[in-house]
Amino acid sequence: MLSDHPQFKERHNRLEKWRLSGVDPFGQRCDGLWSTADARTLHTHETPHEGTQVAKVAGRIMLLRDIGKLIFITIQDSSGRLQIGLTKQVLAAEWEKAKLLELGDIAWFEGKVGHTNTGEVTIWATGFGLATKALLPLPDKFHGLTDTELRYRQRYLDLAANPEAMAVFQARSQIIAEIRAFLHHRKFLEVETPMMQSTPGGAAARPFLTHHNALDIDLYMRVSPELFLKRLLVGGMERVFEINRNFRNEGLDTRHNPEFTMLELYEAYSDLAGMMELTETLVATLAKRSAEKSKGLDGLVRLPYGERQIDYTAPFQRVAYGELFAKHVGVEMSDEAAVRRVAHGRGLANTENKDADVLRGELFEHLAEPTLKDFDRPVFVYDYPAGLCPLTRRKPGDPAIAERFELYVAGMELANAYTELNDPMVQYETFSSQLAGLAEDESMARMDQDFVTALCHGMPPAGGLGIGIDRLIMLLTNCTSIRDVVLFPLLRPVARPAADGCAPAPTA
RNA sequence: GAGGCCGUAGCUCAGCUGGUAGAGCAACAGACUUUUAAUCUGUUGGUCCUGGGUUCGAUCCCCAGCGGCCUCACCA
Repeated sequence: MLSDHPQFKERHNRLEKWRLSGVDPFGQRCDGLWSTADARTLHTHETPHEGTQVAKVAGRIMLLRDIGKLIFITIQDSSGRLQIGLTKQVLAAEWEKAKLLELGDIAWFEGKVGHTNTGEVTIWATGFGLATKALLPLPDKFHGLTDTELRYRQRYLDLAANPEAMAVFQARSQIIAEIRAFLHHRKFLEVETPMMQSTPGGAAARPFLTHHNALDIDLYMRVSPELFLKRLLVGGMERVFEINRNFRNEGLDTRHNPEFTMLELYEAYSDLAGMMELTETLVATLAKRSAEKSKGLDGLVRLPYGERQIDYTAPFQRVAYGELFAKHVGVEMSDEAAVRRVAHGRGLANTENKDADVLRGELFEHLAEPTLKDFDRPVFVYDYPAGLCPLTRRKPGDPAIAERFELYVAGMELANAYTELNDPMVQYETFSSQLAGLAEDESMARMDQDFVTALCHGMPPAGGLGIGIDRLIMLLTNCTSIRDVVLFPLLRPVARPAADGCAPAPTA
């Protein structure tokens, strides 16, 4: 069964009528089309009612007002909406077909761009045709689609019926294009590295497992491209970046989707400070462009996010990890005995056997990190406990501290950067030793011998940076759920067919 | 994993102390040559998420399940 929708049969009858009148209801190539936005520019103050210049447009029929011998149709394409006027007088022999058009159909129209008595820019159709017959109706023409589950499961309906949804994904595409342009301008090379890896490395996260039949080997979906991008530094690609998916087998919430898009980049001869400059410039530039688009608040780089406003004016705030730690945990981070005492007092599990840096991390996450959402500006947190960052260079003169920062915006981890570790002996050591108190899948202790070999050949000193693209889009488009910026977020599959889908959902 | 909220016509939503359901849009039939969510007349359309329970009687109360949203937990 194609569809059990109550209106399917009626629409299918309409399709047969198109066939009987000699029209292929699923159309063909259509040349010489204008976007509705461009067609609209053919209308000026001097344009007479009936119009002067001809345009041909195509789109989905969103509104239809049949007034007898006159029909007004509002079509929508990716540039917006435009009204079409069809009259029996002009279309004469075609009039029976015009009466067959209905909401949701995709059609083209040709005619002069004029306007109506009320001034609405209108193409007065001298010709038209069905491009594709819609056999199912669109959601409510005024309210759109509000059911969040249907919006995610049938995103095409969300895009067709909710202009705000379309705008978010158009913005997403533009922002990513701007990021690429920014990095190309800085002489970065875009690359693609394996998403299926036999040793999942570069991040402490649980991977998805898959299998290759011909080789009969298990492979992991990557949790990070890091170890491959660094191999490229060894090979002489001095500035590389990749914008692509990472896969982490974790829970889902408003900030996490199991597959998410990450910008990861490495710059030879740079370091943490270089990454901070790059991050700040990039994020502030993107925010400024978004602010200009949305409002034009001359110079002020301020964007709404949920109930609040975030000020992206550079320079961003900077605060040391240890400073936040002392303020919110109440003891100096370097005082291991005090750290253990507080951790024990806080009731953290297994405090005796855990590495002190693991305890520092847990205390920070519980007491300091939550306060980061109170900042109304982006804030760089820098100088992390070394034990938490095994792929990171130690701070000169202070081996307890790793050269790492995270950028927090509205309490979200947006970016993460390091002065990269390029000492193969230290790397070998950190791969070999698992931090006490960490489960294996939470640690980075997965030996990657080939990577160590690569480091032995010499990797230039470098800065590395990761930016969560989905979260960046959330901030720039004021979406508080990651599902609103990912076209097809992961949802639990439903066994029954989709509410008004054409075919039953697969059962396997 | 824990808690809160939600699931009613194709879509958007009402539904009183518990008495087997309504509106707008869409659809169908008709009128209409300047509408703007067109308007006007008439009509069709329901497994009230699913399964139990309480009750003379359940959309409503209770329990379990399914799905979604939010908060927390988890999370380089």
